[in-house]
Amino acid sequence: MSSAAPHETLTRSVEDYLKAIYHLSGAGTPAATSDIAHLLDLAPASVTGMVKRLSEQGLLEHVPYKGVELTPAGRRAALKMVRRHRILESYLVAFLEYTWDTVHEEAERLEHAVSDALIERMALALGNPSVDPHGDPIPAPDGTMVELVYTPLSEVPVGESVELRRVETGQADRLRYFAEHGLVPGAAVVVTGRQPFGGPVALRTSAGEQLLGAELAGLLLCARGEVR
Amino acid sequence: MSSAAPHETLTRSVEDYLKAIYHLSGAGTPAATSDIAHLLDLAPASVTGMVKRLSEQGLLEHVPYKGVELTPAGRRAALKMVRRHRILESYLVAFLEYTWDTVHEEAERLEHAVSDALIERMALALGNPSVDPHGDPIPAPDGTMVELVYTPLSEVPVGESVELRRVETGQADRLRYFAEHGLVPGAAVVVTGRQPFGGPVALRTSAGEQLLGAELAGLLLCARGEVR
DNA sequence: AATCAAATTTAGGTCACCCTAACATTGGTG
DNA sequence: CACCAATGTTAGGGTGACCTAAATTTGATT
Repeated sequence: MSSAAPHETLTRSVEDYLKAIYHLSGAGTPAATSDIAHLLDLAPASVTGMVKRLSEQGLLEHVPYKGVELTPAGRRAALKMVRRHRILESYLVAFLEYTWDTVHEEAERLEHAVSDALIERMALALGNPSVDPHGDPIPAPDGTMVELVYTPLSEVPVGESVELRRVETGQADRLRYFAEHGLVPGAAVVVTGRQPFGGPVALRTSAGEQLLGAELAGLLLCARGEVR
Repeated sequence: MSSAAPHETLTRSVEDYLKAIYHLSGAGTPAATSDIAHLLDLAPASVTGMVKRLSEQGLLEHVPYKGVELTPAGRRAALKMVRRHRILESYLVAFLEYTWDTVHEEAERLEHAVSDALIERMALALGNPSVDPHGDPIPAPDGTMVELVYTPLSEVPVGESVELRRVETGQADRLRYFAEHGLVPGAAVVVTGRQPFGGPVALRTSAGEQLLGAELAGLLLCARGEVR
């Protein structure tokens, strides 16, 4: 048999765990108990317990003391939540006056309550977008997702022109700062200088010249080469 | 002191109980345990337990073996849920291709997840409507609600012209039937005949002539006199 | 006025999910 | 290579919300 029972509806908590593990475990790197606990604001012991139950349900693979990874079933469920979240964010920004720094919280709650049908109607109203307002890719209904490889602005060579494609943070204060300085997906950016050893990056956008700390620059993912 | 702690967030269950009790207890008539249980699809014993806790919290007034009524705090919370539900239904119908027979379920889940801010944005996008697609009045953000008194179509005298204002059922099959026969809020209806002893009502709308059983006719609330 | 069925409440149990405190494992360091 | 801090797990509780089964109360009816 393939895995657990096919269509038990998942609880809110389980959905959150799966999403967290999805975000924390990249390619072969399992998610750590403490990282999951930190992300979900829970005690590590609680995570261990839940992880055990979800392993038994076939949603994830747990090697004690090593970490957790999603099974195919778990990944499918997680991607569904990611799709919901990103469609919701897109919809709220496009139609209900949300800004990209305020939308996360609302989507975080709604993603557990919406039906598949509603998500698809929102997606349709948006023209089936492939990325959300932060530039994060939106999984298709079937769970496939095209994730392009971008270069952090902190690593773009001086003198190069790039297009900002994705902003990799959920922190509202940073997002607000970026938006105020014209650093949103689609923006054209020229790197005009950089200080060594993790120093600031100097850049020019249509909004003018500015300096950006290395940490922030690392959050801005850019398309190089011929802007396709 | 007035009542319980001011702003403990209510759980989904509690919100459902308050809404149920709101709908079941009209003017001085308390809601019965078994009716609440039936509406929420729970065992009566479970209702007794929850009702006890909510009484202690000051959200409702419970006279054992007699029934339950909302306190002002409870009514405020219930009306907030009613507003959410009806704004959501209105929004989904207006902007996301829902029909009035399919929208209830979706709103039922979303009403627990949306923020006040989102509801107000939806209300704004709708032009702050005072009734939902079924003609049910929408409470204002401050909890006030104007409930007009209408006449059931089953009691409109033969020969009279009325305007259909409100359809009082949540059952999808009936709603679909009504919609197919042009019986939606705003429709002009002429009562052309009626059989005695709970017999059917004959009526004419822009969609033509039709017969309607007394039960269904009782669900259609109409404005008589000069259509204001 | 005694009885009885329906409605309600109490008693005792389960499940999901969280917690703290105590114990176990792991993988560097001195 | 033995030790230790960090990390993870087990043990034991607690809460919210539900259940079934066994009282209890009510009020309508003989």
